[in-house]
Amino acid sequence: MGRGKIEIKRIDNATSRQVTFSKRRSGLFKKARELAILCDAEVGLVVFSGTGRLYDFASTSMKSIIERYNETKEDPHLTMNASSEAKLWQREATCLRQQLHNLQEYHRQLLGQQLSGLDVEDLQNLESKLEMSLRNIRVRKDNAMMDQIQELSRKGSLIHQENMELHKKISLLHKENINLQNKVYGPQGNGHPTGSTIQHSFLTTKNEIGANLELSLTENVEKE
Amino acid sequence: MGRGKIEIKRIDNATSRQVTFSKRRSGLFKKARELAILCDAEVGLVVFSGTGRLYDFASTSMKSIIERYNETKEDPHLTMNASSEAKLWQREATCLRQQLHNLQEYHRQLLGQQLSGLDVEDLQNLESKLEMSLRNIRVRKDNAMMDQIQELSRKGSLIHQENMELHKKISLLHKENINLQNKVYGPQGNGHPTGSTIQHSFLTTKNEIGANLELSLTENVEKE
DNA sequence: AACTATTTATAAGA
DNA sequence: TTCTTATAAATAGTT
Repeated sequence: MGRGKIEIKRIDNATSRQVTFSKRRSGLFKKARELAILCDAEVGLVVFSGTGRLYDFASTSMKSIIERYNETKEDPHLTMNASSEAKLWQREATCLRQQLHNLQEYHRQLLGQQLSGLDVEDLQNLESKLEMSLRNIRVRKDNAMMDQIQELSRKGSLIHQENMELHKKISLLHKENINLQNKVYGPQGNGHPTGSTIQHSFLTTKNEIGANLELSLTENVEKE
Repeated sequence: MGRGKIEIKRIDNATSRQVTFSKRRSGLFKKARELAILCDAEVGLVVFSGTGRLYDFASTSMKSIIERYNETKEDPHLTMNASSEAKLWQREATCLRQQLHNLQEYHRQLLGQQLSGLDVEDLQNLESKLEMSLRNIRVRKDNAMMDQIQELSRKGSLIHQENMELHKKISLLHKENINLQNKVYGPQGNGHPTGSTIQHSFLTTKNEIGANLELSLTENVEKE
């Protein structure tokens, strides 16, 4: 089929290989097309050149040929590598979407919206469910609040105690200060007691806040 | 390329078509193989005969050729022919499953179950939502019951009225009957009034039931 | 890309 | 189907 016979093995010369590729490729595609037309066959042909370029022919569409190939080749249960798997997940998604939709509808009913279509019995059921739920939630909420109150009360009490002790220390320091002043300036000596007095006043105020906090919390507990 | 030149169009004769298919198919596959070897190309060829039989050739592996084809052909977002499509649906399913899970959790919270992990504010929100919902549901239920009550009341009233009229007719017939008996048997005549009396008694009873029904329903309305 | 000597493919017939 | 063979088609090497 040419000036000389050639051995079927890779052509070493790159240029020659490229030329032969071009010629034989067009011949191959022509024959593929002729086979499809003459014999009413479905033909798909894919060729990648050595340089990675793609050439393809499909008598119908490559997508359908590949699908048919996958369906025909191998046992059907292994063929689900592609479209079947997709369909499986699609079914799963549809099912989940339906579930979600149903739950959303019931959800809206629980929230007292979209109640049309329910009869008295349905509404009664809904009502009693919500009442039970409300009881649970209120118990839980009350417990949570009680816990919070006790915790705050405990902290307030601690702070109060701390302040009391600070208060005592201040008194002691204050007395010590006066004694020292007497020793330095004599029994009638007058130094600079201003700073000390201010500090004392500040702590007394803080102490009162602590006491108030505790009182307020205790009242709350009794209310509940 | 044979004893005579042929036109490239579908061969009508089935036998001839089959023979040609067989010959040209082997030629095509031979040339595909030669191209792959000579020119260092990746070649994939798929042929379905008119009878649905599959013939294929792949210089490497059909799987890798199809994958390379999908990657090369068209933009990547259209390449989701097979596994990509499956992955897309899988992602969709995962997302839906997550949504469903979230909704179920919230749902359980609305039903007053699984309340752990909620703080006082969450519980307060839940409580007020349920209260609002309960109000809606009760309004809806009360309306539905009112409608039912009115409908029953109306029907009861109609039956009552019907019975009254039947009662009147019975009285008339009864009187007529007595008159006729008098005419037949004379002013002191005594016939067989038993049947008539029984019928009258029966209808009176039915009438009383109707009146009771209406009374009962009216009481219900006033209770609501 | 065009040419052409040869090889190869294959249509028709057996 | 398969073989044969005349002839069309493809193409290797050349220009």
